[in-house]
Amino acid sequence: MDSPSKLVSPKQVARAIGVSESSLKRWCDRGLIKTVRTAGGHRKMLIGEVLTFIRENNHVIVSPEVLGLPPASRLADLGLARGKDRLVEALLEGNELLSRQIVFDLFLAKHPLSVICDDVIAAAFHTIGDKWECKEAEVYQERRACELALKIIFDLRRSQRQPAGTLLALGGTIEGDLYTLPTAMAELIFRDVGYNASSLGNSIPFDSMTKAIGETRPKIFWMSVSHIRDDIDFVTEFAKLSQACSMAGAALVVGGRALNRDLRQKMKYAAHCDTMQHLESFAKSLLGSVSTVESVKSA
Amino acid sequence: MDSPSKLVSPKQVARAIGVSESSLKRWCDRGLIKTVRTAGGHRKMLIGEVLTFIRENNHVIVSPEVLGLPPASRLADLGLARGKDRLVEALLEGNELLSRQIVFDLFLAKHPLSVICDDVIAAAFHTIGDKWECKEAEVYQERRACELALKIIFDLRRSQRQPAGTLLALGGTIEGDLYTLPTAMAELIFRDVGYNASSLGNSIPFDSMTKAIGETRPKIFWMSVSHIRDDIDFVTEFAKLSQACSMAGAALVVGGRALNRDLRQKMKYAAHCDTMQHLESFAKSLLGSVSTVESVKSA
DNA sequence: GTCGACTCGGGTAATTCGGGTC
DNA sequence: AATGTCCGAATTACCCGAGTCG
Repeated sequence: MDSPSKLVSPKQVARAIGVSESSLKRWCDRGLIKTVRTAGGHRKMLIGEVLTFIRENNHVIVSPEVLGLPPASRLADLGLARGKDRLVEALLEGNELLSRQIVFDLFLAKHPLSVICDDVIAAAFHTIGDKWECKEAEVYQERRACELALKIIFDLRRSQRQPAGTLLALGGTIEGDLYTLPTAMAELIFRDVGYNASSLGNSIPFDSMTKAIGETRPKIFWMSVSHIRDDIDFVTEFAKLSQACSMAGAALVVGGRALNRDLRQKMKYAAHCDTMQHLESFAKSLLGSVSTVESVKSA
Repeated sequence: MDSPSKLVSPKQVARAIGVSESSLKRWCDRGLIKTVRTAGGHRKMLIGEVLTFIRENNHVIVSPEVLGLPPASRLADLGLARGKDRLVEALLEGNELLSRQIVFDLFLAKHPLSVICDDVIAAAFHTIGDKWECKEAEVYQERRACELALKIIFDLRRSQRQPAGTLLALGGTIEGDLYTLPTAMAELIFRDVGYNASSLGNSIPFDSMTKAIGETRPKIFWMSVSHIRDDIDFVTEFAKLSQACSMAGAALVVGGRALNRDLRQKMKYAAHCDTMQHLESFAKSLLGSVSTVESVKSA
């Protein structure tokens, strides 16, 4: 019923953003929203395309439910800092609907995904972590918050346009590292930039990462490191992975709070990113250089 | 197996491109798709013709795998078994779109979610586990498959109606247990039955579970146990949790492959479920007894 | 021959088209 | 220039009894 690549009709979209049907049809005809036609000439739109349009044109979603989206609060953009505070509260009390609303409101207010990831979601979890240390939050609250955040990130992912490019990005966390959010966010960011990104998930042994790189030949391989079992093992294993990446022509990008300066000095990689905004910049820069190569090729 | 001269039915094609069956029949009758007729007058189309039509009309293939299915997936269990095999293949190669569509197709074919969870998703992971033991599958393939499955389960969850009831169900896995799928599926099943279920996620310490039960007062608490660090500790901690549940009036339901007979004899709980179908039955039975109470109240 | 699932054909209600006008 | 409203014609979705398929 609600399959991810669902097609929506002009009426649905018009109702969702509160404009007349004919305006929407005109926008379609002007190419502002990518549309497909049925054999009988009826317009159909992909949800991801519609959301991109809505965001780019500062529209407000009045009736999100017709698009299968969470109900928006329809309030003005509260700002990132305030959004983060409200998100902390919503996550701690396990309020899924509210959490999703907060994030989606910011998303529709044209804040870049990378900024939302850094300044809202990641920031919220820093605060939750602090509260946990001060015994103001329970473990189950933090874990439940992770579950909720993951669901929201996947929802954001759903509302992106389908990756058309053939540029593959792959990544995950090493064995023993169970932090799901960073790699889920990384996947989101890469997709936003235009990569066909797919996360391998958590706790991938180094040698299996190498196999993955050899078998899928990505342009980028990301690695989120929030926890390291043994520093020495890590460095030697990492060196092998780094080698494999350069052999396969994959750019290796690393991040995560476990990578301190000492450790980084012993590692060889294409980029180190502290935030999703860094990651986005890096991904874009690489995209630029590749696409120029491509255009030269096709010329 | 996927020869271009294979014949498909109107229903299959309609589903594949996401339009109604009658629209498709009209297009056939207008000559937009070349069709042949059986002796009894039933329309049949060549896959090649269908693909040409789709391309010429800029249609989006919503469910491509339908065109790869045998013309007759008549028997329900045959469909499920075949679905599982196809899902294994799709998951192993990391094909997200195809995996999702296989599951959604079964869902749209009105198979109960519990059956899809047991006989398709869980079964697929058993097969993948076997392949991994035989060195036919890599670790990263298994991990990536988990990521994909989780996304699909969340997608199914999205297409459920919002839980209206106030009946709370809560659950998760114990510390050290990192299997995300069982608890995600449990949440899905409880929601399907009508509970307001929310998963706490993985690796929740026993005492935090107890806190969660005390603070949220669920009617049901589920616990998926796929991995146990220490049997003795587990039994003693579990006893405390069980006590807390009965104090709070929560039904404790357990499951997971780590719970062997010996262990279960030392545990006290409301129900032990091997499958999601068991879980569903249990949830329904409890719902029945509760709802009669509710209806008496409201009367 | 039975049986369940599927399909046919036709009818109806709802939606969408394109265009014209405000 | 852009939007909202109205219109007849065309298209689509949903429904159902009878017939077909395997």
